[in-house]
Amino acid sequence: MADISLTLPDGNVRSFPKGVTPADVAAGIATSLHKKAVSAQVNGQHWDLQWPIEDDAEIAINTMKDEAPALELIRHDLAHVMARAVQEIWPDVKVTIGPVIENGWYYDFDRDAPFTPEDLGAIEQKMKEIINRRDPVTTELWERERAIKYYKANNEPYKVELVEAIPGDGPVRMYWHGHWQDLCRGPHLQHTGQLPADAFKLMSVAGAYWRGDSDRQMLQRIYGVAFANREKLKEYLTFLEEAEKRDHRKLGREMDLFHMQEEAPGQIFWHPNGWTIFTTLQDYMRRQQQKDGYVEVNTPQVVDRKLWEASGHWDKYQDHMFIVEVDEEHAREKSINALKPMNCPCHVQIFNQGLKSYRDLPLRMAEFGSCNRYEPSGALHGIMRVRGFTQDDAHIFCREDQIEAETKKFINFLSEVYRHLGFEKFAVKFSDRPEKRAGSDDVWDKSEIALKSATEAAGSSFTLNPGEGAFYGPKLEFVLTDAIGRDWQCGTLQVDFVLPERLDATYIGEDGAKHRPVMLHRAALGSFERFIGILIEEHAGRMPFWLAPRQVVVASIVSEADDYVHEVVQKLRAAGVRAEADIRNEKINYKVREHSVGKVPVILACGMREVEESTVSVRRLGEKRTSVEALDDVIGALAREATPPDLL
RNA sequence: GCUGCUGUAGCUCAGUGGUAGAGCGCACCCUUGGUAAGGGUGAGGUCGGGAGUUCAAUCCUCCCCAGCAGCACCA
Repeated sequence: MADISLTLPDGNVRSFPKGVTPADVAAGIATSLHKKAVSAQVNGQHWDLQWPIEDDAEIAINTMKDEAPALELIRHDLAHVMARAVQEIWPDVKVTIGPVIENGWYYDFDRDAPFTPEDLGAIEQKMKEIINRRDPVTTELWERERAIKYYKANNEPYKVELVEAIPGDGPVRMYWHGHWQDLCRGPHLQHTGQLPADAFKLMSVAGAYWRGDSDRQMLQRIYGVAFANREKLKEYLTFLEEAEKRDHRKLGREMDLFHMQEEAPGQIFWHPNGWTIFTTLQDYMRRQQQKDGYVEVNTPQVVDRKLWEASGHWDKYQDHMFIVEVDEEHAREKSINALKPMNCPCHVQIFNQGLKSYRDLPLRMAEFGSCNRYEPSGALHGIMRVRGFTQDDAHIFCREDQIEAETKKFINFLSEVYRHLGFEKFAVKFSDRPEKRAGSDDVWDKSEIALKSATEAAGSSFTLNPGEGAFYGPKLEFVLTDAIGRDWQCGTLQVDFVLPERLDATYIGEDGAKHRPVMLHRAALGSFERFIGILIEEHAGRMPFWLAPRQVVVASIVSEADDYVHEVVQKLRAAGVRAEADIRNEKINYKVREHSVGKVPVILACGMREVEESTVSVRRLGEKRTSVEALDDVIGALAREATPPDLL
């Protein structure tokens, strides 16, 4: 048999028989390495120690010290071990899939009775037992007919379906952890004893649809987290605890920003503090847009269904619209309207008034559009996903050859806004044509290429989000994460050749003929509600000074200082600082604590010393240190700090 | 919408088949205190809503509503 040459990480080239496994290679280097080995990189590909190597390659043996592959293996093997534990305890449970995810894994099971928290404890115990058995992991390639027959015999219908769904007709890979079998791409560890029995934890169980399809069987998904060692796991659990304190729903209550109640699910009662953030942010956005050449408009809340039918939204989204029926006595028929779920069709109506010239393009039409959508109950989440919200929406009507420049302009616009608000980094995703869509494939080709190349030209890197575009066009999504790492789409830019057609938008070109404009849908924040939720969690309630609802509390230490406190508050307000007096009959300790909990950035304390010297004692949120400074200096400094970043 | 869990005072939570309790907050009184909780007194709840079982339901059963986690959805 011919030999192959394997290049080791140190550059040495060694010759091995064709079909050698990394396990053999490791054993050839050192027994200790073989023992410690968990997997290999073969030409950069993550490779099971048991898989044969058929050609010349570069090879490196992974041990637990190689963090990325090690974590991948730990989590993946734990998924198998968990499924095995479940079937050892409840042999009737059917297994499905169990992939690795961020921080851990999940596995979906079909079982009639729900898993209880006690069950999770039992499963965890069983997993530890299995790990201690140090069962070998073995693998074989099987012809798919054999695999299907095997799974049918074992009454595992989901596995049968999975095998049948694997493209091609080549063999499928089978794995065994001891006697327990699973269909799996691999790679896996050498034996279960390589798993850290003290560095994983089963977190929760929840429903999940088989194959992600809401028309199919609901399975039970058990989530687990796992790390390289116990300390890392502990760190992660501590992080989760800390993140819980940053939850915008909790902080919204503690900072008295807003509340929600049963009578208006998915809608927000903004309190004075929260509304201050909202309007401050809105004022800021208005200035930014004005600077970037937008015009601002406002459009109706209740609009006849005819318009939504024309735009195509009625067809696709009527179940998610708030319907308003008006039954007038003298009307020939009942009029059916919908609360505006989005602004685009209304903006086209404004565009369509009068004749537009090519000289009017690009026309950037903005609206702080109040929208209502009847979102499914399970989708609601604090103020991040609501039924009543306000978009910082705009539609740019332009020619095809202006798409690139407008895309660049918007990406720059959004980047500056995000930077001002404390987000230096954000993820960009490119979503292309969905299965259900309007418009011909030609138009989609054109839109996708236009948006993609414009984004690349703007120097933005993005990840692909296949099939996730809007029904009328591809979209760019700007994604931020909340305290516990959940992703939220905030900004967006969408290219649309479809709506202008459906709603018959035209402009007169240089040639004197009518042309279709392209419509770019865009939002930087997305919705004020969601963005404020993200802002709260990002800053853990400690908003940038210019956005803080109560920027300064002036607190008296003794009541003889009350008049002075009022004077200081008045001067701060005159200088444009949001200040409040606290002259309650309470100790300064008490006041400091209360306003610290309320995340007020600056507390100015005044006793008789300050009154006599025209000073204030300045205390910053989170600092123990205080400093006594001249009142006029403090007012000047705070006034500067209160200035929004675009006005500095 | 689906699966599971939860719903008791403004908040955090205890509790019981015989019409409810704590701490914080709130009100009033005392206290004028120098940077994260001074003391006292008091008010405050149809135990998410409806129906059923029972002599009796906040507690058991069913339906509904809302919230939480995940899934699906997100124009």
